[in-house]
Amino acid sequence: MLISELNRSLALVAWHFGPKGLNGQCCGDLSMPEFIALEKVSSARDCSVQAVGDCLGFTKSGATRIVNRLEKKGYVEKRKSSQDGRVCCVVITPKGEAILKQVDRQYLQQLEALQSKMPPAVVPEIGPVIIALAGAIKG
Amino acid sequence: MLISELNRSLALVAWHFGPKGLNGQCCGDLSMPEFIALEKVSSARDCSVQAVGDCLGFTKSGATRIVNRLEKKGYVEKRKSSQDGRVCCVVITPKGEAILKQVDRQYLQQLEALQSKMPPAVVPEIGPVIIALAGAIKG
DNA sequence: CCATTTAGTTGACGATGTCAACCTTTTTTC
DNA sequence: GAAAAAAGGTTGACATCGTCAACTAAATGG
Repeated sequence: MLISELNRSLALVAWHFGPKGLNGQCCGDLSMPEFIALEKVSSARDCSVQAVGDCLGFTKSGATRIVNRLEKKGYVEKRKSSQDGRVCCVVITPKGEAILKQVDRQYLQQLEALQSKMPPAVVPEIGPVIIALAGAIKG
Repeated sequence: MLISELNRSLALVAWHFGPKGLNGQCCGDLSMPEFIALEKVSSARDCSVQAVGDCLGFTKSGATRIVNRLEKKGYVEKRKSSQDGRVCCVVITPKGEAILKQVDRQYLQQLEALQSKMPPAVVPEIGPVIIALAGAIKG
């Protein structure tokens, strides 16, 4: 037992919900990083290309590429900022909003399916724990 | 708010602890899938190449490749099975055991650092929730 | 004993992200 | 206010990584 139970579980959960876990695709033709990027675009006002890259830990070059991919798929649009001519504001399209809603439903269904296999006592704790972890990561 | 708080958090946590989150490397020269593969090898007796692939959701081709990478780095060895000449038993080396222990320490430290930023009430729930989630995924 | 199945490997390929060099626009500095 | 520095973004070359399909070798079953 070289790896503690907690770490083994954490890795499994991260892998399951991560890039390769859900058949390499979150939903439809959206990969995991594309989903995170799209969510960022949907929730940030006047979202620059680099802001997208930052939330993924990508270089600005990688940021350009993932935004371009989302644009080609019709989920976002790039608009030159009126305040700063260097900046591209990335904006979500209606098609992008639709697929985000769809992913949300699918994820929640996934979680519900898992909950039915878990001891009932821990089920109400899932939300608070995950949200607190995410808060700590961001903070 | 197209994506629920829970899903947003879940994606962030998966990304943070996943392939790209920790600088693309779990620890040293070990990528996330390599870590999972090595952990599998360390805990399974007479672990075949395909067993490694299965725990990652890889094809047998991908399994060969990740085992070869681990072998080149000196973390595992391949031995022809004495029972079945087709099968390669993948065995962890002392060097592989050492890095696993090191990753375990680093992960636990990471978690501790996060815990200090979380509301104290949820901290004791982290372990049970993560382990229960992992159990539900496996089951 | 030959046909089928199974474990594993390999070449070609596509997807994805980095690095470095570059252009453009803004900000700083003197 | 003009030159220099900095910042946002793009692009070509490249490395990594996993899949697909074709292959070899070993086991299994009529």
